[in-house]
Amino acid sequence: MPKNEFLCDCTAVHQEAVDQVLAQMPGKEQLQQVAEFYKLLGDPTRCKILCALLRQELCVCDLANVLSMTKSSISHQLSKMRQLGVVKCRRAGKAVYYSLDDDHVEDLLSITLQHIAHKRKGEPL
Amino acid sequence: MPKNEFLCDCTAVHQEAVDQVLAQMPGKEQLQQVAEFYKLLGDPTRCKILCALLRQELCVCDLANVLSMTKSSISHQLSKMRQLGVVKCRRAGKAVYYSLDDDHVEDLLSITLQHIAHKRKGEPL
DNA sequence: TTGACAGTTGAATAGCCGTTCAACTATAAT
DNA sequence: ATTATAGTTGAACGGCTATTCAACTGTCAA
Repeated sequence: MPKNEFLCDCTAVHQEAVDQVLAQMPGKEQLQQVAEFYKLLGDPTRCKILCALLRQELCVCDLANVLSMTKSSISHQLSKMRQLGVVKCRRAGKAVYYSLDDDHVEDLLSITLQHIAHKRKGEPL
Repeated sequence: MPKNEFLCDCTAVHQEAVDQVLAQMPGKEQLQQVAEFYKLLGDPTRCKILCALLRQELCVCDLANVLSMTKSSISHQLSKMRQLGVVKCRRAGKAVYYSLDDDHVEDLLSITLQHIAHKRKGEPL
């Protein structure tokens, strides 16, 4: 007797499969964190910022120039990325330099670019 | 003479660095697609669906049971994921079975889980 | 101390998006 | 044909969030 019958009004459920999947699913917290991390990368502005920081550290003004956006907007996004530990910053005089604080980001981006290229071939739409 | 001076009212820009970064940045389309892909994974519901489909195909009702959500909601999300080529489906009788349509997804998820674990150690907050 | 510039921050706005709801299609069984 | 279940779809609602704006802090130079 499934608990969520009120939500899923279907009787032809493969209960075995459901149980198996439920047993092997990552924990709730872990899933939340994974989604949160992807959400961070799932914004064009933040994506560009990460790409820009791949090779060298940059100050907020540099980033604003690269992205053609205001310092304020960039700063807001950098703040979020710093909160999740994706970037770090150091102050030097009046400038604040940001750089990547995550070894995995580069790997993730490269895998994703491969993925995009692969999909382009397979489904040229 | 930078074009976007009106956006970034700063004079202390490292023009060399900006030029270098701009030269090595991925194309606009590519970046858009990368962000779009991450945005797809950046939702708890879709994240759970992907995790559920890692080992075996499941019908919409199965997924609804696993996630404790309505069929409609699941179906909407599956539609988006199918549009981006992340999942595929086959019909068998009344049921429609969904499965992963992307070899990279599993790699990405595992890397991200590692990332989360790593960050947990480094910054136990 | 004063002025200029780099950067941050909080509030407000506006657009995006996940869920809900209701109506619909598709398949199978009686 | 009729009924029941699986699944889809479009519209609408509500919450989330990226950007804007304005005011602020921090640092350096004169």
